[in-house]
Amino acid sequence: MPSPSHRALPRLLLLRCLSSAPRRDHRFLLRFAALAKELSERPQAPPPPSRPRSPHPYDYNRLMTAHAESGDGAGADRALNLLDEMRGLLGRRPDAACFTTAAAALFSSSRPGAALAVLDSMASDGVTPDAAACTVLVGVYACSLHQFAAAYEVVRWMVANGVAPDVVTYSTLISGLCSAGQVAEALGVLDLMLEVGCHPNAYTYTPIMHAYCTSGRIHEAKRLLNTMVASGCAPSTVTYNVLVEALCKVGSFNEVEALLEESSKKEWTPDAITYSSYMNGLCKAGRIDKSFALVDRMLSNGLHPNEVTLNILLDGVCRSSTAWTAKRLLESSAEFGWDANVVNYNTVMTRLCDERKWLGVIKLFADMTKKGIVPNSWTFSIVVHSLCKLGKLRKALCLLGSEDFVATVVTYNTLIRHLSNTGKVNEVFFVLHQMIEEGIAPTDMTYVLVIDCLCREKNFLVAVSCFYRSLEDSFFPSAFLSIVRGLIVGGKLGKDTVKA
DNA sequence: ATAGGGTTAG
Repeated sequence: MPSPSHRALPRLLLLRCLSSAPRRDHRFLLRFAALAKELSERPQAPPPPSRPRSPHPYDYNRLMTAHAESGDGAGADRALNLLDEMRGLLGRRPDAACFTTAAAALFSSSRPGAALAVLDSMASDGVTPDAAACTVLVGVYACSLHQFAAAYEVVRWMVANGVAPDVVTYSTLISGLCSAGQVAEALGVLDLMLEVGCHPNAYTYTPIMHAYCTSGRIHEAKRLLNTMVASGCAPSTVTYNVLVEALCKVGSFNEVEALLEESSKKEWTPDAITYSSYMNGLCKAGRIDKSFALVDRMLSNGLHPNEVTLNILLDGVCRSSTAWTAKRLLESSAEFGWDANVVNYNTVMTRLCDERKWLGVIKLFADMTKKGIVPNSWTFSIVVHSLCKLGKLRKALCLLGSEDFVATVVTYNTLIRHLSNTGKVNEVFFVLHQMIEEGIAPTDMTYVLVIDCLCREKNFLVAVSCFYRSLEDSFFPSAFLSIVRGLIVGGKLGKDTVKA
């Protein structure tokens, strides 16, 4: 017997481990053998061993889609994290669909820069974009950034590289053009589609109808609806909703009723948004009773009123009655199975502000946080405003410094306005600096508030430097007007001073 | 991969 060489050592170790292990159950081995036999005799059916050990890009994509559908920006972040995870896996590179899903999630949560970065990384990973990926790119350029030259460039690239633009690509382009008010140009794209034999659908026509409606051209919208029906393209519920909203805005409630009554004949089904738009129109026209009556009609049609519906009613109650009545409706909404959300609270708090019931705002704010409803930046702006009005500036600043506070430019403008009104010039300038440090871009209103305040306090030098600072962001005519007016009123733009 | 409804500062 050969002496154990060092190559045999591991085997010896293994044997020693086995001998020290508890004795194996013999019956277990028999059962195992039987199972193995059964498996080997089975018809060579399922070929799933082709499934890779680490998740396939398809699985990742499904997971990313699920995250993206959860709506908020956090979903887009989770999709992005998954994409990065995949890119770190050897041999399991994300495919075009994965990049597209992540980019689309970022696009729809208003993060065009991040979406572009994802599509860039797709290119640098050597993944060839397909029509879907290119369409997201078109969407980013056309819908988010309104950079139409770049959007057209993408379409040209598609044509040149054999990735044919389809109805989704063209509809996306049309949607972007319409949202920028370029309806004529959008109609040009529609013509182009027809020329190249790409059939438009409801997604193509609806944005154009929407653009017509928002610019008060309802007649054109109706004519386009007729055109699409005549060309064999079925309008969707969304298409009709666009029309319903426009008719409500001009008070043509009879026409809305007619549309609803004909809906079954015309093969479309009104949904919660149809009724919400109708109810909103009625509330804004002061017909709150009729609006409430529509809740019953919704329910009898199997439609459940949602937070938006509730908000429309709350706003209606505020306008036709008092914020206090709305507050009672809000508080009893849970009994009707209505889950109030942050916007509902914001609506009532805003109206309490209108009625100068600052303490009521603070109480309602306390109520909502107690109920576990997470305040958003709108809530905080309203609360900061109310605290300022109550003379609790320190509390407002305290809130601003707290961790879960999401300040926006509106919050800062609110604070600056209050500091300016109470003559706290140093603080005004301090807050302006703080918001810039936080990466929140001041608006023209911010600069107007600060410049007016500084000029009133005869601090012209700092006012001018503030105007120069505004030029780093953009040229704001209103800020320019403020500084010129301030200098004139302060006697600093007379002939003598200009010479000096 | 594309279209529609609700709320802020004075």
